Amino acid sequence: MQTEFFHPTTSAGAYVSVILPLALPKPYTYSVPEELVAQIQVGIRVEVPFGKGGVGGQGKLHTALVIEVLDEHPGERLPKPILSVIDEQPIVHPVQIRLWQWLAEYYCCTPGEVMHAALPAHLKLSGETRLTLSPLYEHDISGLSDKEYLIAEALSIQQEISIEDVRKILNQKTVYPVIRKLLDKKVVYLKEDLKERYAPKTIACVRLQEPYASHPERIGEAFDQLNRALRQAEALMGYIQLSKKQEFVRKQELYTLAKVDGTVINALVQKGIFEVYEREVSRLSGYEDQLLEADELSAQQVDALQGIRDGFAQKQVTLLHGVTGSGKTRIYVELIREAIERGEQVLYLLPEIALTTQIIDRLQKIFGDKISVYHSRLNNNERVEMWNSVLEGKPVILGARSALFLPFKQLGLIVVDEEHDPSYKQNDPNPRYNGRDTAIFLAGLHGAKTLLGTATPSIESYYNAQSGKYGLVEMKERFGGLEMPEMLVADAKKELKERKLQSHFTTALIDELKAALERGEQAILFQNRRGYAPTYRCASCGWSAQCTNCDVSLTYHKATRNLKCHYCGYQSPMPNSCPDCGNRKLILIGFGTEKIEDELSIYLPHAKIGRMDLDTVRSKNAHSRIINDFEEKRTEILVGTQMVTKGLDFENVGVVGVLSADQLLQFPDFRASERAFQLMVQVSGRAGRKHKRGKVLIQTFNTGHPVLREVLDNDFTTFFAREIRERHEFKYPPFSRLIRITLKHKKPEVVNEGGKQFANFLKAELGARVLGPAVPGVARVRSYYLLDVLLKLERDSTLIQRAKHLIADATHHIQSETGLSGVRVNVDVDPY
DNA sequence: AGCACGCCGACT
DNA sequence: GTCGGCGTGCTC
Repeated sequence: MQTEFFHPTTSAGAYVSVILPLALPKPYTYSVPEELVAQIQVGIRVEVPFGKGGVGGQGKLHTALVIEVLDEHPGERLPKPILSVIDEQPIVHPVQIRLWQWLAEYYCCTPGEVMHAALPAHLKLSGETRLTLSPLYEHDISGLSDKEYLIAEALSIQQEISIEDVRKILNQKTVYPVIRKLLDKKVVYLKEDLKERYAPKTIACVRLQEPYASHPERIGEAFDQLNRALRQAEALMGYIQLSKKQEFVRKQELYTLAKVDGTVINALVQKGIFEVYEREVSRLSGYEDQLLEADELSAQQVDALQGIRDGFAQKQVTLLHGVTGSGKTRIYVELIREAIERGEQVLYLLPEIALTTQIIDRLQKIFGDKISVYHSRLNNNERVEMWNSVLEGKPVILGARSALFLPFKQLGLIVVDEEHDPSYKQNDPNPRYNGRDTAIFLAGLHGAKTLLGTATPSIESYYNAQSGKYGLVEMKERFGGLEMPEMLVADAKKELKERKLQSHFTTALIDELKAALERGEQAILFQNRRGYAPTYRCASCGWSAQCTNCDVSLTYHKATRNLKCHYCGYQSPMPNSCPDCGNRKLILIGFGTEKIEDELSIYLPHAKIGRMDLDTVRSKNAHSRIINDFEEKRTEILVGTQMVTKGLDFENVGVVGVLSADQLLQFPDFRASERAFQLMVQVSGRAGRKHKRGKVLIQTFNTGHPVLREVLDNDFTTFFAREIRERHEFKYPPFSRLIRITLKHKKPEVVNEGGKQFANFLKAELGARVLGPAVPGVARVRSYYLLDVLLKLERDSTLIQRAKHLIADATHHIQSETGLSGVRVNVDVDPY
C-alpha cells in the first residue's frame, strides 16, 4: 500500500476524469488548478501532460475531453494538474459521451479509440501538431498580443513549427489558449496531414465573349451569324432568357432549357459568341440557387408516409422497403421537413460512395443551406466548421457513418438510407461499429425515430420488422407507373457447350448491348472484381504471382502493366517468363472490370466504354467525371464494380448486365446469398428509368440457383423465407450473435500458439460456442499471419456480456504468456 | 498510440 | 568495446 505524502486539496470540482484520444483502457484523473476550476464543465477540452517526453520530460501535450467533474481523486496517486482549459463552451454534449461509452462497450474497444474516430483531427491537437502561417496574414501586428506576435514572427522565419516548439518559444507550459486565439484570428493554420486540400467545387458556366459581353446591344450580330444554325440560335436565346433573371448561367441549365447538348455550346464557343468557365461554389456557405419545390406525392407515397407516421407512433424504428424507383427519397424529404418544423435536427445517413452529387444536389435544391454534407473528402478545417455548425443547431446533416459523431443536440429523426449496405460496417480501425445499428442506438438516446430505407432489406432488419420490433412499410411499385425491368438470364454453360461464348460474354448479352446502342440507349455492366485478371499463371508449372506481404495472388492491371495486391497495395512488374521454370507462356485466369472494358471493345468496336471502379475513381474528382461523362452520354457503356449499384440514377439506361452471378453466389460466407441478392437487385434497379422499360441480363453457369430465380422474379418474400430458414437451421444471425476475434503476428508459430491458448481459454467456459481457431481465407495480410476465433452466441445479453469479459481476460491471459505478448488481438462484434 | 527501458547481434 | 534491433510495460 502506497502512502500519500500530501493530503489532496478537497475543494469541490478540483479533479476531472478525462478521455485521451488514444487506445487506453480507461479514463485518467487530473487535478484542476484553482484559477481554472470555474471554467471546467463536462464536454470541454483541456490540455494535459501525458506520458514521457515533452519539455523537461513532464509529459507530452495532449488534448483530453472532460467526461466527469470530481470532488476527490481516486487516491492511489497524486494526479498531475491540467495545463489549460481549451473551450469556453462544451464541444461534446452528454449524449455524445454516452454514445461513446456505449460504442466502446458494445464493440469492445477503448473510449479513447472512439474519441479518436469521433473528433475531427483539428479538435484534438497534440504537441506534434504543426502550425503554418496563414497566407492571409500580412504582418499586421495590430490586434496581436506580445505572445501571439512572437509566434507569428517565428512562423514567418520558419514556415512551420509544432505546438511543442511554441511551448519552447514562449517558455511556458500552457500554449493552447494562445494558439486558439491565433486560429480564431486566422493568423495561423493547422497544417494538413499530407492529405491534399479538398478541391473547391466548381460548376461549368457559360457567358458571352466580347464584344457581346460589354455591348449587349450588338447581340443581333451574333444572331445573324446563326441564321442557318437553328439549335445554336436557340441556345443563345436560352442564354439571354436565363441571364436576365440570374447572375450566372450554368451549362447544365442551358442544356435543359434550350434542349441542346455540349456540341451546340462548343460550336458557339468556336464562333466567338460563348465562353465556358468554371465557377467556384462554396460548400458550406449558403446555397445560391433558387429552392425548388419537391414533386407531388404519388398515392403510394402518401400511403407509405402515413404508414411511417403510424409506425413511429408505436415503434422507435420503421423499415421502409420500397423497390428501386419507388421514390423513397421523396418520402424522406417530407419527414425531414416535418422534423425541421418541430425544431428538431435530422441526420440522413448514406454509405460513403452513395454520397454522389446526384443526391446532394437534389436535397440542396429543396433544403438550401439548412442542409450540410459531411463526408470523408472534407479537409480538417471544413470538418471543424461542420462540427461547429451542428453545435449551433444546423437542422439537416447528410453524411456517411462518421456523421453519427457530430454534436447533435436535438435529434428528431435519423434516416438510414440503403440500410442493407455492408459498408455501414467499419471493418478496420477500432471502433468497428455498424453505422445502422449505432444510428438506432443514438436515436434512442435522443428519443428520436429511425427510418431504415432500402429496396433490399437486410435479413436482420426485415426479421425485426416481421417480428414486430420495427414498423414495416412497403412500396411495391415504381414511381410514375414505371414498369420493373424485364429480367433475363443468359446461360453461359449452354453457350460454352455450343461454342458460342465469346470470351466472357454470352451472345445474348452482346446482342442486347448492340440493340440498346442502336436505339441510342446506354448500358451498365456489373462485374464484382476490379483489375484485369485476378491471377496470372504459368501454363506449364502452375506458378502464379503471389504478394510478398499477403497470402493472395496478385491481380494483373493492364493499364499500368503491373501486378498488384488488393490487400496491401504491393506492386511488382509483370514478369516476361515464369520465374520458376522459365516458360514464356503465362496465362491470365479470371476477369475483372479492366478486362471486361478491354475485351468489350473487340466485340463492340464502336461503343464508347467507360469504367468505374476503385482504380478509376481514386484520383481527385474522377468519380464525378465518370458519372458526368455517362450522364452527358459521352460514354455509352459503363463497366463497374459495386460502385455502379449505389446512389446513381441515369435516365437512359436500356440494359444492365451482370457478368457473373456465380462469382457472387459462390462466396464462402453465410451472407453470400443475401449479398448476391442485394447486389443483383440493386444493379437491376439502374435499368430503365423514365418512359422505358429496361432490361436486365444476368450471365451464369448455373441457371438453377434458387437465389437467381428469386432475383429474376424480383421475389424478396420467397428469398427472405428461404434465407431465414437457413439462418435458423445453422444458428446464424439474427438467431445468434457473432463475435470474431482475429489474432495477428509476424511469426506463424506464435500466432498458432496464441490462437490455441486463446480459444481454449474461451472454450473452458463457452464450450461449443467457440469456433476455431481457423486460418481465414486470406491467411496473411501485410506480413502478419492471421488466425480467427469465432463466437456464435445465443441472443442473451448476460451471456454476451460474459463473453466480452472473457475475451478481455483471454487477451490478457495470452499476452502475459512469455513469447505471446506480441500477438495482436482484434475484436469484431457483429462482423459483416 | 508513443516512449523508455532493457537485453542480444554486427560494426568502429 | 558500442550502436541499434524490437519485445515489454506504463502513462493520471
